[in-house]
Amino acid sequence: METQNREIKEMSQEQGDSSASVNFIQMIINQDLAEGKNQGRVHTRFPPEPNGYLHIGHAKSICLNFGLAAQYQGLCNLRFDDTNPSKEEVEYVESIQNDVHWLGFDWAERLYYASDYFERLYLFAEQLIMKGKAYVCDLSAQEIREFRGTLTEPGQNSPYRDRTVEENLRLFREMRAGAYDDGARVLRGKIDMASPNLNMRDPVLYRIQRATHHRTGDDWCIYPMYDFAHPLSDAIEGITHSIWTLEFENHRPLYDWVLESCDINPGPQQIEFARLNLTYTVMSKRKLRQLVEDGSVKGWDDPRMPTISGLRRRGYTPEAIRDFCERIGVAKSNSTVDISLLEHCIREDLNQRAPRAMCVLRPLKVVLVNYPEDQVEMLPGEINPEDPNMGMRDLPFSRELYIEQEDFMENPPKKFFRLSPGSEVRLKHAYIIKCVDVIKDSVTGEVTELHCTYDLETKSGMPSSGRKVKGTLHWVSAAHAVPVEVRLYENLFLKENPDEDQEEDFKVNLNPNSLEVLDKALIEPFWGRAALGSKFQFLRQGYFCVDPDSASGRLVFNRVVSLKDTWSKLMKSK
RNA sequence: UGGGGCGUAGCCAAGCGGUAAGGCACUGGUCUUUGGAUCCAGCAUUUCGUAGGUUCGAAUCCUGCCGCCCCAGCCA
Repeated sequence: METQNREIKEMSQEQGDSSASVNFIQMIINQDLAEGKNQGRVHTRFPPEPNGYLHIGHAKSICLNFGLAAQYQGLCNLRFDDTNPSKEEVEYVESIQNDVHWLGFDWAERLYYASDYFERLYLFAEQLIMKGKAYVCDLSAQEIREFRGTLTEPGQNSPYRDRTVEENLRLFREMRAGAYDDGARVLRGKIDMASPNLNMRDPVLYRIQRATHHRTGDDWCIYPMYDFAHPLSDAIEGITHSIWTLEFENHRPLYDWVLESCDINPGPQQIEFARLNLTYTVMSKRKLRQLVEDGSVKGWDDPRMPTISGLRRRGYTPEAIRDFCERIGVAKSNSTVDISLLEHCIREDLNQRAPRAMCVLRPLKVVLVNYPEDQVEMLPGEINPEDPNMGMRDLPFSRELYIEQEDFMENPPKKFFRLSPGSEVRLKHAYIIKCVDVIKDSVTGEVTELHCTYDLETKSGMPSSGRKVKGTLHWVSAAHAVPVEVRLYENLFLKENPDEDQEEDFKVNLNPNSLEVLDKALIEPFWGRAALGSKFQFLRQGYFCVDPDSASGRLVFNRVVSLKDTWSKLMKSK
């Protein structure tokens, strides 16, 4: 037996099985399959409440649920957990579907709503009453809280706990019929007021709430609670593995109680994993909503937001997000993943796929004093060196150019491989130039223009172009470049964990420089009409994406992420 | 002071009684007309929260202790 195991291990190692490490949920499923549970089926679901926009934490759950289904040739449903009409809106159900699709997952025809089950759920509740497992309670919310006891003291039974089945049934039907005011009565499970698990102290199953539901309108004035609706919705859909986040672990006994009490056996199995946290951002819907509502960001899809729509607008790709979700793993320990892993994933993806462009963010004029006045050369440059199939584009080159302000220093420190008086650099895809004169504003002393000479012999691609210089700069031709707006983003928060100090308002840690707008940037003309959403690598700078705001005519670019930059790191460490 | 979870490098995370995978980050070096990418190397020298115990052998089993997270909504 042991030898066999070892052989299996060695075999999978020899095959270089990259998915060799199996997470604890896959372990459970493997075991279930081995035992023949669920007739070998794997059926999961992603069950958001439509009360906000999805964020990267939801992406983890989506990838997990849809991913497991795919891996085991099973199914995954999309189900809206819409049991609280006062918080839910169609706007959200639409954005959620859009985001899940965009991430690359498909629920086919299995789009469900808990509200579709309201009638069946109601019937289950009546059954519970008839079995003496549920009762109508007239205690106020306040009283229920008081009767519940505390973490260390048991609760007390409600005085309404022993109503007869007949009375309970009558009352519950009257609740449904609208005979009582909101909050006047609730239906409760009759479990155990002394349970150490507070969720088991006669939990509320139904409440009266007169609110127009986004799907059922005013058909109902009683709504099931999550703890009642969720296990039954799972059961109705034939879910085998109901995967939730850790904070629902304490609800599992109740989940199982509901199923058992409704004679559903075997029922779905609830499994809990740790939700995702990311450094330098917040993930709770409440806090994200606050940022939107008080104008700290421009909307749910602000490129600084960790929402799916924000990441999409920023320029993240579904591939990168899926890759990220795979790399972070699935476990039960609360963890905070370093944002640099997410950044790594998008760099890796875009490096392979994004066309290269030269774009000068903060222009500094360069005049090539020995270049003919009216001459324009078209110089070829590869669109993506990682993928020769993407071909070439032409770059106009002329006497007057712009380079990046920070690529010139009058008194450079050691190891500054860029332009300075008397030094030489190569202009990418073009010539080696040498700085011969520095023109300054007579009043401010600010450098306004550089005079350089170019070396005709060093034209890119020519046999004599082999001369080496330390630095290579990006540039644009003054007469040909297209003005664009560039938006640079940094982390939304200055602190790694903005939630850390519960006492202080998390917003004191907002990064005042999370957005910087550059309105004088110039891009090479070849990309001057780039399409909305298209992504580029701006040479030596980072990856950029065309923002929807470009619709007005002028191109607006979002910086997705900068390139790794050992130079600035070196400078900072000094 | 009740109950439920979790503790493996700076951050994730494998490991399931046979002698610490992998990724990110970081550090060197190679290469380079992107200070990018690539490639190579280094990165827990009895160490897995901690103290004991069982065992020929423990991150893995047992016991105590410590730390962190969740639960007292008619939210999900």
